[in-house]
Parts: sequence; C-alpha cells; structure tokens
Amino acid sequence: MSEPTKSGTREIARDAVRARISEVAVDLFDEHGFANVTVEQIATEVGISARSFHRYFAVKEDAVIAEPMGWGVFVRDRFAERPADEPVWEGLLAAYEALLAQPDRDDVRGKRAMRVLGSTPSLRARNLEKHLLWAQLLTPLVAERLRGPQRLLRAEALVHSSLACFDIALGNWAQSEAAADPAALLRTAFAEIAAVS
Amino acid sequence: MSEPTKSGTREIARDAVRARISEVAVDLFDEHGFANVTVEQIATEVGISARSFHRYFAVKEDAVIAEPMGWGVFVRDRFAERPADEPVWEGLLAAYEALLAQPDRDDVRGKRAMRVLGSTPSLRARNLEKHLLWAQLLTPLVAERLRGPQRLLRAEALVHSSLACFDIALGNWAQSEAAADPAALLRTAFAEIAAVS
DNA sequence: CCAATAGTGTCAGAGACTGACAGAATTGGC
DNA sequence: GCCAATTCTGTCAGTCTCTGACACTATTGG
Repeated sequence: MSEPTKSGTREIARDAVRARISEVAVDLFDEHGFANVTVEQIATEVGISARSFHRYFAVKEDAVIAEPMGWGVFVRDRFAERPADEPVWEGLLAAYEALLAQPDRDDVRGKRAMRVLGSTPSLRARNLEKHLLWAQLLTPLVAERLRGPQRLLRAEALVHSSLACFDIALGNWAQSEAAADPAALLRTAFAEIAAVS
Repeated sequence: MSEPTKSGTREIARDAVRARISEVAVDLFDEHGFANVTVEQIATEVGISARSFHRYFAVKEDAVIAEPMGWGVFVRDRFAERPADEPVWEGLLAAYEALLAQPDRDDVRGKRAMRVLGSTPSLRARNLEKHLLWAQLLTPLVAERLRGPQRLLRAEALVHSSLACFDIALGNWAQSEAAADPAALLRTAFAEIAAVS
C-alpha cells in the first residue's frame, strides 16, 4: 500500500520540517488571525524561504490541515477490519473512535489547530475538502455492504453524514474549555443520527 | 425579514448584471477549466472592468456559486413553517424539497454549474462554505425542537448530515446523463440515513 | 433642473502561488 | 573517503487574485 520507503532518512527529515512549519503557522494564525499572517512571515520564522514553504504546502491553508491522506487511510483500514455483518453506522463509528484513540495525537496542539480552523471560513472549507478525500476512500467499502438499488448514492449519504458528525464532534471539543472527551461527543453525534426515525 | 426594497429598479439591474456575469463565467469555466480563465477575461467578455467583477462577486469562485445566502434563508423559512411536532428529519427533507421545487430553477444551467463545481477543488470548497452558512441558519431552529442534553451538538449533527445528503443528491443528479429527478435522489439519500438503526 | 446616491473605470499595490535555474546538501555505491 | 546522481534550496521574475483610493458618470427623487 505505502511507498517503497525509498531511503527513510530523507522522508523523516521532510516530515519533521513539515511538522515544524505547521507548528509555527498555527501559532501565528492563532495569535494574529489567518488573514493577517503572510506566508513570508511564517517562512522567516521557520528559517526558510517563502518558496520553500510552498514546496511543503501547496496552499497556505494546508499548513493547518496538514496530513491530508494518511489518517484517511487509517480510518478506511479500521473500517475494513470490521465484521461484514456489523451495521455500517456502527462500523464507521468504531473506525473514527480508533482514530481518536491513536496514542500519538497531541491534544493540546490538536485543539489549538482545531480552534484556528474553526475561526476562518476558508480553512473550514479546506478541511471539508480533506474529508471529501476520506469519503472517496470509504464510500466503496460502504457500498459493498449495502443491498438494493442506488448503492453508491446511499453509501455516499452514509459516509458524508458520518464525516459531518466527526467534524462536529471535534469542533465542539475544540471549543469546550473543559477537558471533554472527544470520543464521547462523537458517540453522541452518531447516536443522534441513529435515532432519526 | 427582507430589505426595504429601496428603489426596486436599481436592485433589478444589479441582479441582472450579476446573473449575466455568472452565465458567462460558467460557460468559460466549463469550456477551458476554472484555473485557465482569468477574471479579466470574464469581465471583458461581459463588457465591464475586472474591478467591477469584484464588486459583484467577492471572489472568482462566487461567480459559480452565486447566491450565497438567499436560498439558505429560503430553506430556513420553509423549515420554520413546518409543524413543531413533525420529526426534524422529515421537516428538513421537506424544506430542501421546497427549494428544488422552486419554479425559476433553470435545470440546464444549474446542471452545468454543478458540473463545473464538481470539477474544481477550490470551487467545491467554496460551495461547502456556503453550506456552512446555511447550517448556521438552520441549527438554532433544529435545536429548539430537540429535548435532552447536548442539544446544540445534536442539532449540528442533524443539520450537517442533511446538508451532506442535499449535496450528494445534487452531485449525483448533475453527473447523471439522463433527466433524473433530483428530488427523488434527495429522498433516497434521506431515507438511507433514516434507516440507520 | 439639482442635489444626493450609487455604479464605474483607472491606477497602484499587497499577497499567494509557479516556473526556471544555479548552487548546496545528501545519498548510494565504489 | 570520494564521486556521481539525486534531491533540496534560495533567488528571481512573473502571473493572477483581490483591495483601497480617487475621480467621473449615471440614476434617482424631489
């Protein structure tokens, strides 16, 4: 599935720089607002040129969103492991829960990023776009488990609704002052949809 | 709710120009691709300056999305008219159906716009942003009709899921060659969510 | 006909992003 | 350790989107 891991070290260095840029960018955005920080400022702070910034992130927004595909693959794989006879909605919930349970998630930084993300429309939009990619990974698997006509349309409805719930749960978690449990919020959102009669 | 309709004629002229720009823009985007058409080209074709283009549309993308708030208000108002004891999900479906039933919807042009829209990431993102605005209008009304804890979170889950269904239905409709009924696709998507147990 | 109001083009400028290119660093084999 | 291939990197030049300022024209309402 993943690349041949050509020579390891290079990839590692690249990821580290990428992470550093993201860190600096989120800090600056949080303090001054997304629109009031230029790419040049971020680059200077990190110690690289503006041109190099764009070699790591296609657009300014991506410095906050970062990781576009990797976690999507993770969620898809978790979903794929679920028993075939399990209701789809439960399987999706379990897959997202697995993501939230990842040990290397930095909650403090994650929360800060989510806060910045929620404060700027163009960032939110870009984030939703990322979820569109996730949806493309999940939809085929979900469609497989459905019966009857219009399988693709119905699968898309399920997947996108689940992503909406995921988004909302994380958004609410980021806004909450107290140390709420994102997984609990996620379950609440999922349960609400399941209760639609 | 609506503006005092200051002097009518001016508003009418403005809307007409706006519609004309949008028409030209969608045509050009459809033919050459969104990124390959400059604002200047659109403006020249319409017979105005590039500066004036931006007086009608804040950003290039909006020439395709057009109407950012108006229809959102329409949907909200339709939902508000629904009986208070009706299940929320049914009320939302009815509100979107009312939008699709609007007599002045130009299906041919609408389909073209949706096609362009689906082909360019930045356009998709902007479209999602529009839906974020719709969600802000609908969420308070939905929250009002819910009981129990976490009303806001649960309302957001419902509203965003419904918007996802709306998006998917229109997206599938735009892609379909045959003259499918968007309302039927919408009902299918909504039914799928309602069937989650 | 005359103000007040609204719309327009032109100009200047900031900022995001891209392609080209030359120089520096890193890698893998020898 | 050394050399060639590969992979960064910064610099430069340029395009495009979007904004503010200003002067000018058109429309409106009295």
